[in-house]
Amino acid sequence: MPFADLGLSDELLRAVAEAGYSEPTPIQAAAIPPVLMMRDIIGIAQTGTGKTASFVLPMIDILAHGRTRARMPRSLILEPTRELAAQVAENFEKYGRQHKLSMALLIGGVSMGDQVKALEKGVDVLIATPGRLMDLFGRGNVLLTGCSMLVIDEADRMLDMGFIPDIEEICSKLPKQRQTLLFSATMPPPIKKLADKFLDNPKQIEVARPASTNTNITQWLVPVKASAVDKRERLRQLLAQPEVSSAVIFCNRKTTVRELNKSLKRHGFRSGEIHGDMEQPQRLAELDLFRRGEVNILVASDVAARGLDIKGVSHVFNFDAPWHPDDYVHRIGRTGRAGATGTAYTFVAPDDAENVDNIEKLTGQKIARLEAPAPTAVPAAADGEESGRPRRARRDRRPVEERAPRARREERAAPRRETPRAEYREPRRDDVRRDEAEPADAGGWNGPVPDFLNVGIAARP
DNA sequence: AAAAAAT
Repeated sequence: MPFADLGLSDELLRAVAEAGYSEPTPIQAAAIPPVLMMRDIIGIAQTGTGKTASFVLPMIDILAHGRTRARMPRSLILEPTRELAAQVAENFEKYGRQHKLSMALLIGGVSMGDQVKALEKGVDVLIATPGRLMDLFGRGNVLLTGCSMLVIDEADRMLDMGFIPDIEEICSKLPKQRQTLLFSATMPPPIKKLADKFLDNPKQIEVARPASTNTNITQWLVPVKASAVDKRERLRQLLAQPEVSSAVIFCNRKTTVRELNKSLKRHGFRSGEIHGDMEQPQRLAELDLFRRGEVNILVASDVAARGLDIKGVSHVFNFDAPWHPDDYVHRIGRTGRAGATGTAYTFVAPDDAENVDNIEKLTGQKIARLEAPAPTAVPAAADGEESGRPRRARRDRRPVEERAPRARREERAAPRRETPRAEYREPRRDDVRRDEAEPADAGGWNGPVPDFLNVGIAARP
């Protein structure tokens, strides 16, 4: 079905075409017509399915038709994180350019002055995180009585973050006569309850089973020792693969994010970082550097796990296995977006076995293990920690068939250490070499783990 | 256990 059949205005269709899209994604095709008919919607969709456009486009259409004087905001979009809110605002600008609609981005971490000014001038659309919106509301800077359209995006994340009471309070300040759209990747009972309470006869749209992972993402488990030195070494090896054009590396702790980014930079990688302890302008700046390809590696906490849409992320690394299996699905969803292929490596230290079990249970699939590289792939241990330790015999017992990444690593190991920068100098966002980069047995389950996980357990602090 | 979000 082409975009033209969804009932959007000609101006919007032009904007969509200019943005380079010709066919709607499944969620867009399913959601846009009923939204235009003013129905309430529950959208169950993973990120990366084109969800944002599925509400931004019809919202612009509705606002453009029912245009009154923009004294009071007429619609409100709630997002769990500041970056997501900013991203939706960008979408709104991209598609709404011809429509002279005004919007205000109400997020924390930046000065209130500009936001208040925009509100005083009058805007059509509010895009907000709950905290700042409540703050502005409490100060009397924003009136919600004209908001006849509400979008609650990433509802399950809002739940995780404890935003549900805020959402309820905000809902109570909106007019009862309104259209409400709720999007969520999963439907836990509290979200179902929220929907029952605030939505009217919603049409439920589901485009991907919750907790299902994208099939165009090749997933690997990478057994590692618990030591940070070991993990960083292994990470550098994997990053050196030529097909790694752009990568997001997730860590469980903000301190790990900082340390890892420092270490990567020391080793000549072009990396940046993002986590919740950074000042907001810096967070957005780092994200922007990554988007533009000025850095091709972004080390991140879970602030970046959900929803962030960055083109051409070829690889996701879980430097730490995530504690919650849901987060795994979201993290690896930063790659393989919009039909592209991607690769996700998850480091598994001995203590992570249970978390990995939970991930495999949730996704319903076993993830193949990428065995340790051959000794030749690890040129004389420069980092010290490993030197002098005898090579373990298990390395020789590996299956005979070669995996593509390892073969390349062997070829490139020596030059890489001399000129690590050379491989990371140019932004290669648009490289389309991933097809040839697929490991031969990608996706296959390698059989039972040969006790690998129990070898070399480091002492825990 | 961590991270996120208003200051």
